[in-house]
Amino acid sequence: MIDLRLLREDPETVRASQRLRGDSVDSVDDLLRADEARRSAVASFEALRGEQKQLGKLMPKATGDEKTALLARTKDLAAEVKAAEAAVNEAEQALRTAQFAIANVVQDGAPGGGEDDYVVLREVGDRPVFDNPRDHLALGELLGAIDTERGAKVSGARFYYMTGVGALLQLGLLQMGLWQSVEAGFTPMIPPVLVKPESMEGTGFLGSHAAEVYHLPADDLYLVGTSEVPLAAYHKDEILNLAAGPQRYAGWSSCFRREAGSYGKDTRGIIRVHQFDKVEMFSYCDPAEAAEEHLRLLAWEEEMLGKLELAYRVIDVAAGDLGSSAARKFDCEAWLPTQNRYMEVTSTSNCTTFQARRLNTRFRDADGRTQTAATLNGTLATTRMLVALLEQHQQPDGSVRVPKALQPFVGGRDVLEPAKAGS
RNA sequence: GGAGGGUUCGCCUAGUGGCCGAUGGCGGUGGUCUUGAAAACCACUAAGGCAGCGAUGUCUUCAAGGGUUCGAAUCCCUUACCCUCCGCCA
Repeated sequence: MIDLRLLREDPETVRASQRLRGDSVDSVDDLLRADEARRSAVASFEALRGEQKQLGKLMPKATGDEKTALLARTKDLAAEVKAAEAAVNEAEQALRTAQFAIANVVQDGAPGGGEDDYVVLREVGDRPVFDNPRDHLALGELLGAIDTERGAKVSGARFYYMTGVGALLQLGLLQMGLWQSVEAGFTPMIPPVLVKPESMEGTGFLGSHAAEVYHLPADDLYLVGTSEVPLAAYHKDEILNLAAGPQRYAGWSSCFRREAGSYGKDTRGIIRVHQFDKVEMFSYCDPAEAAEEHLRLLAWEEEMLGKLELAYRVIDVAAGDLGSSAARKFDCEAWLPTQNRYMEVTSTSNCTTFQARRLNTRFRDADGRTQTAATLNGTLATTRMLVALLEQHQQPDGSVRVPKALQPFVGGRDVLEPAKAGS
């Protein structure tokens, strides 16, 4: 939800942002009009309501003719107040609709354009070269780590079992991420993965993402696609104390995505699935500090990828591909040898005050005033990283090397060997 | 699933139609006192919208929505959530 004060004071910035995203510029003017309309509706309601209260005070003392006259006037007034109130509600509704039509103002420096207009900030690590690389699924099956066939049998396409060392590997990876965050001062969290409509809505996932979200109609609950949802809603309607700096959470959860509209894309293996696990960083901070905090989240993501000894690159996502809440987004993409391409493994967004405004999450600034907080999120560890891990660390015999930092989290194993017999 | 009880300003609590934006306590902040602290005492102590350079003014908010009334925290209806008991299942 966009800041109306900014809009009034500097509509041109908002227009420029809309242009950069390839979104409608007219909707900025629609919002300006709706804002004006609401304010005038409120003013007339308040004038009437004020009069009503004044006259109401006289009532108990009034007697006789005086009282009769007063009653006549207040009776009319009651109807007028009611009509004015209805007008305010209507204007507020219209304002909200217009407000939701505008995405967050893009941060200075973010590239314009759409999905393919990202800017590569850096490439890190040496991309491994193989003669005949096995893809992650072939490796996973060889190791007895991934079973997509039975996943499909039991639950359908895009479901899978992590088996044996696969299960250990996934848990180890997530734990490694979680511990890194704990050492950095994050509060680890295991949030609910079923949330109420208002929580889903508040975090902005029922907008353009609505088709992506699983809904349980019997209970009117939603399955979260990321723990960003319960972590963002955690402090809904609260005033935080951020005097000591950003408040950071690391949420471990399963994530559920319908993957509607992605038919035929990444159908092999576990790259694009309906359910996976993730440790997500989430930070509440002073908006003045948000851009810096964003770089810190990115640095933590890169620290993880470094410890996993993965070759990756960092991209600055273009405005048109940001999603409505983000003002800036950096993705880390790991190299996928068998596909000769990079694949997104982490994504960190600076939502500035956009998300927190809708959720009414504020903090008290140095002057003691309440201000909307900024929220940021970023991926620390996720099932999908295993895809890159298996492929990049594979050896000719089908075994997979375990990076040193991960070894303590998988029972000290340094190499995962192919299973003796298939089953 | 059945039967009751509840939801008030950070927490607890008073409040059964106008004097209630709302009592009191706790907590918090500032001050007096003290070598320092504690105690005691005093003061302040919700959020938001709008107007104004500002002091300030004004309106909204007593779970949410609707109704009764000139006037609602207070009366009526609906919904949500919480609690207790019973049943059922782990």
